[in-house]
Amino acid sequence: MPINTADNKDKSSRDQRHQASGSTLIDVAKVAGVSPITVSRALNRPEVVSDQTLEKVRRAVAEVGYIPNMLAGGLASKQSKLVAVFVPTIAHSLFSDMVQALMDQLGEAGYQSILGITGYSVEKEESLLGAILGRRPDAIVLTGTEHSALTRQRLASSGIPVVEAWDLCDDPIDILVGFSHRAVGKAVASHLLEKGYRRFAVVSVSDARAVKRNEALVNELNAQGVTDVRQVTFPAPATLKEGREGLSQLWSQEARPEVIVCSSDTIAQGVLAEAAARGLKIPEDIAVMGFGDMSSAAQLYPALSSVRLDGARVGALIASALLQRLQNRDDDRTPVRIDTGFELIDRVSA
Amino acid sequence: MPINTADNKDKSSRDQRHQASGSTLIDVAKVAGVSPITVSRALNRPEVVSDQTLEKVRRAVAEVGYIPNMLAGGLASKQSKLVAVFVPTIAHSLFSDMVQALMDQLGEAGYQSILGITGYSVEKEESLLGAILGRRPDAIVLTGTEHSALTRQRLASSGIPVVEAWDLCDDPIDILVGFSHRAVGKAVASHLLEKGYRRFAVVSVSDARAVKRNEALVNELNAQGVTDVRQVTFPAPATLKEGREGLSQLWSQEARPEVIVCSSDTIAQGVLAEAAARGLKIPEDIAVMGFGDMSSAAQLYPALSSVRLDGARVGALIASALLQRLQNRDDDRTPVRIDTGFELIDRVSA
DNA sequence: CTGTTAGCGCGTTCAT
DNA sequence: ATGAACGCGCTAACAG
Repeated sequence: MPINTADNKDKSSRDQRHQASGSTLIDVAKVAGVSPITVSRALNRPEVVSDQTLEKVRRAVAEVGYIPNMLAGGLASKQSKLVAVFVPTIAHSLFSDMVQALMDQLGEAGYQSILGITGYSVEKEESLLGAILGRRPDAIVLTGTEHSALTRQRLASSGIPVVEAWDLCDDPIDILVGFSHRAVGKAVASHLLEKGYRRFAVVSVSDARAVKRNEALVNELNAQGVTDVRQVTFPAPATLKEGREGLSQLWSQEARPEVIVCSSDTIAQGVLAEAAARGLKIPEDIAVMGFGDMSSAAQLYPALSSVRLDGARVGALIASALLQRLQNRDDDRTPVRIDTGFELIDRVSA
Repeated sequence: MPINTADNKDKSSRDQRHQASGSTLIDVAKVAGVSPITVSRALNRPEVVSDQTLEKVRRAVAEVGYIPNMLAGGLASKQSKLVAVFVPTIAHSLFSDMVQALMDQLGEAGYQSILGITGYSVEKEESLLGAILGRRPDAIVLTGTEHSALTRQRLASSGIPVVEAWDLCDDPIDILVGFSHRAVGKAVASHLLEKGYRRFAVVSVSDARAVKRNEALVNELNAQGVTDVRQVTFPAPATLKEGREGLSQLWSQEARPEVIVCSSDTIAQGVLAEAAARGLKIPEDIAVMGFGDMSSAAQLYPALSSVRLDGARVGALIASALLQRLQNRDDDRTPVRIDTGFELIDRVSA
């Protein structure tokens, strides 16, 4: 209960709280001696405001510590400047790299991101989408091309740009940025056959994209006369444990494989750990084909083979495709389909 | 260009678009045959609405595919249901685990999170905060206790709950959830001295909290008569490269250490990788003290020592502290200070 | 280049 | 238990 409560009509009235969340556009306008809309324009489209008033507004903004209310702004303009990003997890460097790169690029363009972690579940994706759609994001980035019917319907009726990442398909919702998992499977098969391997095994998670790769791998192997590929599959998400367990299972059987194809970097690291524990040499005793980001494992196992993916690059590609769509005034529904490709390497180097 | 464009005045008019982003509370109200405010209540406080109307509203919501506009809701209620979370990176399992756990728990309580990745920079933190404050988050979670003056000022004037995580200090902004890094440094020193080590080295990033630990470590060592602790420091964020380089530098000098204290799990893994490359045995040739989440490295090196931290647990603790504050109608500014503690372990097991 | 008017979609009063 | 009026803070559309 301050005593000095009487109205202070001095023009400066520097007694006021200067609360960030307290001051509005109108406060700024009063201090600057212009109308509210002019302040709005000075902030959002400086080029259409004279330098004089621009300066006055700048000063006023600083003086009252004004922070624009994006809820109000978004409501009025129907532009939330928000992008929703859905990934299965951020515990894999592939996805965390992608998320960081994506957020970074979008951030520079004035967009913020809101993350949805789906845990490889389309149900979780659906429920998260329901919640996040309430924020009226300007765009949505999804992982994979498998989604629930409701998800697809909501996405369609939302009318905003949608990116499906990390896979390719024939009936994308909108923008597609990924690579062919079947091509990966086939390439891995050919590559390893060429190196002379004949006894194959797969340790995999049951993730949809991993399944695609495995199928293509086995198909190609079969086509080349190699049958009887042993597969050990675990429910996603995988940890090192699954990799260790996978190798253990394979090793306890009679016909031991010469090479193990792993569905993820984490699985591969588990396999490598178990191999180390058993004193197995890579690749003499057992060759390992990793997938994703094997850079750290490669420090320990120079002879590691891998399908190398660059999460940060994918994030950057998504960002640029999205921004182009977002910034194009014309509502061009130009179909976008980017094949990010993949690298097949024998000697992974950091 | 559908032919049936003529106005369909039938009460059902099931021809309409049913656009998620198109339908509003009013549309739902019309279909349900109640007033807009009743729909609002049915959605937000079902307990004050009769079961009959509740059911009518439910049906109407489903029929038009209504998704509440949280921008409008937030503007009117001054509750964004948003929590801003700032971390240096999500490429470390410590932080990604924390973020996932935190988002999860907050999500169950109806809060969504918006992530800010600061890259260990208070400047970046400041600029991100400026942008995110515009969304009027209901709470903010920060990493560490070092912030720019402007950040502090904005935080204070925003008047919302603020959590500082991963550290303790004497003048917290608001809620504090962390542990004493000096205590860690001292404990590590005592522990290793007790095990008989005398020649110490440190490989570290220049992160503020790491510096605290190093200082405390060296102080304690000095106090116990161990001087001349060699330190190799790199700018954050660290990768495996820094760890490898660290060991290389230390090994090229004459007085080689018996034990290396690492400032992060990533650094430690780099050191271990370089040790492996040089054929050094852990801990016979060189003992390693890790920090953070060494669970995967421990698969390869059972004799690894480590300060173990549980990111998911920290995330959960933050969430519950925050939710308590957020849900308490009374504006209790009860100071909260949680010491999460840490574990010092010799044999890290997955 | 600047101002005026009129909402954006919802929740908070109050009333009934 | 339900409804009517008003305003949250901002920007779109027109003016001038």
